[in-house]
Amino acid sequence: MSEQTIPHRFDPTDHAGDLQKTYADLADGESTGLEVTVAGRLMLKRDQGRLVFGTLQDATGRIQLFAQEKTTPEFSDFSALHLGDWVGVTGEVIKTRRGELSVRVAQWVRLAEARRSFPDKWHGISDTDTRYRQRYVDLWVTEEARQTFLLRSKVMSLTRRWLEEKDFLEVETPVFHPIPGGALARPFTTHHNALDLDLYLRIAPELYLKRLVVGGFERVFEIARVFRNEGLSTRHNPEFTMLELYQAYADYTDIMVLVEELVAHLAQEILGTTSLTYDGQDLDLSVPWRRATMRELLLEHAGLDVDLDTPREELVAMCEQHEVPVKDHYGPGKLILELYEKTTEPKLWGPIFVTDYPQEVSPLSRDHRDQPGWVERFEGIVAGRELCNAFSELVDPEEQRNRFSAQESEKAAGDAEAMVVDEDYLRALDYGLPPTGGLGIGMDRLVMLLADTTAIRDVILFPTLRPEQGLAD
RNA sequence: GCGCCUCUAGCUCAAUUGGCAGAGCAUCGGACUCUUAAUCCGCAGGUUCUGGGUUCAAGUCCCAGGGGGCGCACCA
Repeated sequence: MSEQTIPHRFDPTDHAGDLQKTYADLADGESTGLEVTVAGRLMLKRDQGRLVFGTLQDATGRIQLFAQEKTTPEFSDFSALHLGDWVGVTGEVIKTRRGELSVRVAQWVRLAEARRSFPDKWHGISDTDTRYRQRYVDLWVTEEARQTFLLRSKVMSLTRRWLEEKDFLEVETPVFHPIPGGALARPFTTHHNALDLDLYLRIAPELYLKRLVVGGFERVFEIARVFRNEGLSTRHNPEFTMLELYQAYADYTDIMVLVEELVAHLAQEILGTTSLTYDGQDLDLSVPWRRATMRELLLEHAGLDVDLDTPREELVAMCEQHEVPVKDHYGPGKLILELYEKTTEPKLWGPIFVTDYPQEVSPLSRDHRDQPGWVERFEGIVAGRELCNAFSELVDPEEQRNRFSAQESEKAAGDAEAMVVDEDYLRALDYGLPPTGGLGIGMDRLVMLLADTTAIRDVILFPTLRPEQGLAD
């Protein structure tokens, strides 16, 4: 084809999806008399000699291009376009005799050349590696991928709006942390040259957000990219997105209501219902969700009647019976949590709030108001997956210091994920944190739930992969 | 990190027991004025992931390495 200059800008007047909606009822063979300009990628081409049909796809959908030799300038160049080329087209909106809404090409310009040939126009890409590495191609040829990411965008947008309507303030806190905190996880490390300072990528924004409540922002939230130096799986990516929010004067029961209402709202807005299926199983998200304590569920699903004063030998025996590995420094709380995770959690489908965790395994949660040794904490299990973690926040600086100290002991005992003392956070608590409810939701998993996909990589545009070998040559 | 599976043309896939590496789409050349994955004719396209080994002969069998997937473990 002849040399064509690619313009520096272009002005489409319409999108394919809108035109399809507007002219759905146009009769076969009719013309609208309306001239439009559309732009997008040429996905299909049907060359008839003196007549060429193309299928143009833009951000909203597809529309046919109808080019005739006698009315389309540089017709032979048009018919020589490659699949995958970007074009801008001006012409009248018509419906062909065979009933396909089309733009009759009166002017056109190539907006980009596809120098690499597009994947098979029927089969697309089936190799997941290629789909994740070359998402820019995947989004064109895999409609479900497109839909999933549009859904993700809606989830984020609706969540923001919903929280803002409830007077939550969106904030941004540091990604670089001098002390990793707010969760039990192994951090990534990095280094700032000018300060000659080792820094950690955040594993959670929690401690900074609670500082803001101390600072008087009564309701704050952050949609935070967090980083954990752990394994990859269908449910784990080293960087993922967590919604954390803190609400002054609230406790964990308020947060349960907030979670179930938010998730039900998102399902209703996006899917039009709170009754959905996930991975082939029914899931009813309508409120209220069941609440049950960890102890109740251990009894219900595993027949284990345990408490913090159960003799250690008995707890250890139960662990051995259920093939739970036991370490010497595990206290009763840790043993009970391990038993729960091994025997009970896998049986939960939900939605359900599992409430009241052992204090021993919850260094940032407030003591239960009438269950000594337990804390006011819950996890939401939805579709068999842990969706969120929340608690009445620990507000007492003395008690918080004790919890940090216990974590230091864990660290000394070899737990790489244990927390370290954050003196500035303790100083903030010294200034007074009011009663506060806090929440963390894994947004990637929430999107997976609503998109009915079982792989986290299907909801992350560019998931973490090994760098490709031999690409630069 | 461990176990199982997988890797063939740009894409989707074949190749019998170990016996000449093939097709469709895309690309390239040609025909065609209402197609819908258009159709038809023709050309070209390969380090069968890499490196070893067994064999007269390896895409196929064996060993090592690499990429990917799934499961386990850690975790959200």
